[in-house]
Amino acid sequence: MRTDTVLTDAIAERLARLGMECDRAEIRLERPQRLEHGDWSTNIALALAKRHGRRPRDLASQLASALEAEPIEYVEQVEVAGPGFVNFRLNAGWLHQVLREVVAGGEEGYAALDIGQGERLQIEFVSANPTGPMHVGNGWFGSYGDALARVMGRAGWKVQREYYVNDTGRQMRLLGESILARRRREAVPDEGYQGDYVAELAEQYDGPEDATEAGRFASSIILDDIRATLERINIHFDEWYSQASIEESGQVDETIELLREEGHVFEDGGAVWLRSTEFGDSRDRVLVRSNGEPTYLAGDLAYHRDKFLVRGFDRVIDVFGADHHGQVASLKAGVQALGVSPDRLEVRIGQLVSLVGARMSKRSGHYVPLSFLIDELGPDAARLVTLLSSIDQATTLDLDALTRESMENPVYYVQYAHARIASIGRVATERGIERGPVDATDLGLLVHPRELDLLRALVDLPRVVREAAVERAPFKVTNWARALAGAFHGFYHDCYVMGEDIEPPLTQARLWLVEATRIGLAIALGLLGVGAPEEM
RNA sequence: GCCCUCGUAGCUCAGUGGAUAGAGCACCGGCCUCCGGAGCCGGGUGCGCAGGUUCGAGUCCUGCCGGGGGCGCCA
Repeated sequence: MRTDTVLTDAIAERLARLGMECDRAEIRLERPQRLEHGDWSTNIALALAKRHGRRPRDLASQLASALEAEPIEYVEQVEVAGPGFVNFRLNAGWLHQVLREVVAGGEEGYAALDIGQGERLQIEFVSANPTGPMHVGNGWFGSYGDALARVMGRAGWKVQREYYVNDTGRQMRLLGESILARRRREAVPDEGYQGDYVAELAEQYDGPEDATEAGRFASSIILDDIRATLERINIHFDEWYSQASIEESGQVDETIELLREEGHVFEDGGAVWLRSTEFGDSRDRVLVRSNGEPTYLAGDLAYHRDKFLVRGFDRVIDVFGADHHGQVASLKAGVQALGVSPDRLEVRIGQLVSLVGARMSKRSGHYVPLSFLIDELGPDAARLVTLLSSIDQATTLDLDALTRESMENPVYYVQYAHARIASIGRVATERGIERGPVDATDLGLLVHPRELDLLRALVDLPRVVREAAVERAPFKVTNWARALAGAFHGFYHDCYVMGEDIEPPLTQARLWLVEATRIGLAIALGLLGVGAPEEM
């Protein structure tokens, strides 16, 4: 049984015996930031003090004595600290047990959770219009969405990655017109696309003087480029879902009809409106313009109806940039009007990324292409730039600093730890040292502070995966990986695995510690979608 | 004007009501006879401002100041 579960049981039992029964969920066990606060800590005495009209420290002392009265597995000392925390100090045995768990679980099984319970989850991200190459911002949300998909998958969701291809409507026509204008050696239309790639596409296009035709031609080439660029940073979509296919299949009309039947639609000024205010939107929205053309929202609702009611996803996460947050309320309202519970649709709004000296607008022609960033930093570092921080916070990328410091990117620090481990394996092979079975290994020899630090880091991975999944925050995995790598580098420096003064049994124990670390690093790097190299 | 979001160290960011607010970068010192120095060890007067809630606030509430975004029969 997990140590924190054992402790929670013990706390609940002692509290009940002291006449202060409480919900097990109220008992929160944490790993304190500071080692001097013990290996595990609970604030339950602080939480219960008021309810029972007691002073927190008194209650904590009473609980601590009750806990110390009978031995608990691995617990060496229980103490009251600060305003009323109860801290547990454990012997190294629990950490050795953790090492066995890591090794037993392996790359596949350790920190693989089932909190998603097999729920079918679709994550839609990037979905940039195929009207120009990927820019840094697309890569930003792409890395986030892909890492989130990996994390959710490990936490027990059945995940599908989707890219919504906006291959119809006004943008397509504008792209086509821009191509045609360039071919005629004329200026592109006011709101058209200016980049050099438009000229290149115009060179290649030898079809008829038809904007839709030219737009379709261009977008399919652009889409190939988008796909190739994303694959460079290890992003692969399961589905590229075409907006045109939704329109052509008649689903937009069907969706509007459905809404009409449910009485959520009215007509005004020749247009068809969705009564979205009834579902919390700040105003009603047009579905069909007075000229008979459906709006983007109508298509988007048909698309989401397809996700939930046709394809049957239990949950959908849309990753949008902050510049699209204005459409969230009407989308959620519409989905609700279609009879889908709104909490099944989750929209993650990522704050925009700004680059020092360059604004990233696709039409300006001054955006920074994602492929440029990948060329400069390499795929792993380019990908990890995103995964260093929450997307809830607007970030500024200093492109000069990034390229100047690319070797300082934390990804190398983590990968270097992995490469060092591989190197230990190579040296062991050269020296004819084999790792015996873990059950025949005396893990009790692992007592050096560096060794215990490493194990303490490994304990946290299941919790980190859970938090990263629940909070939709894959960057937490990055932070953990850095911490684990840090602990490993310290261990590597102070604790030789093989050497003249290292007794064979200690070598064995350390080889297993190294293997457990390798597993942890491989899991984390896999979740982040960056490589776990054997050499660098 | 209204709505959303964010202000934490020189810079980029962690910190989802708890203990002495932490990392990386940059800067200044140390450390290679042995598994890879892309490493290790040491060096810190910082939560935008003002109220409030709470035993306890960087975290929750209100107002103000500042940055970003959104408010179309555009997508």
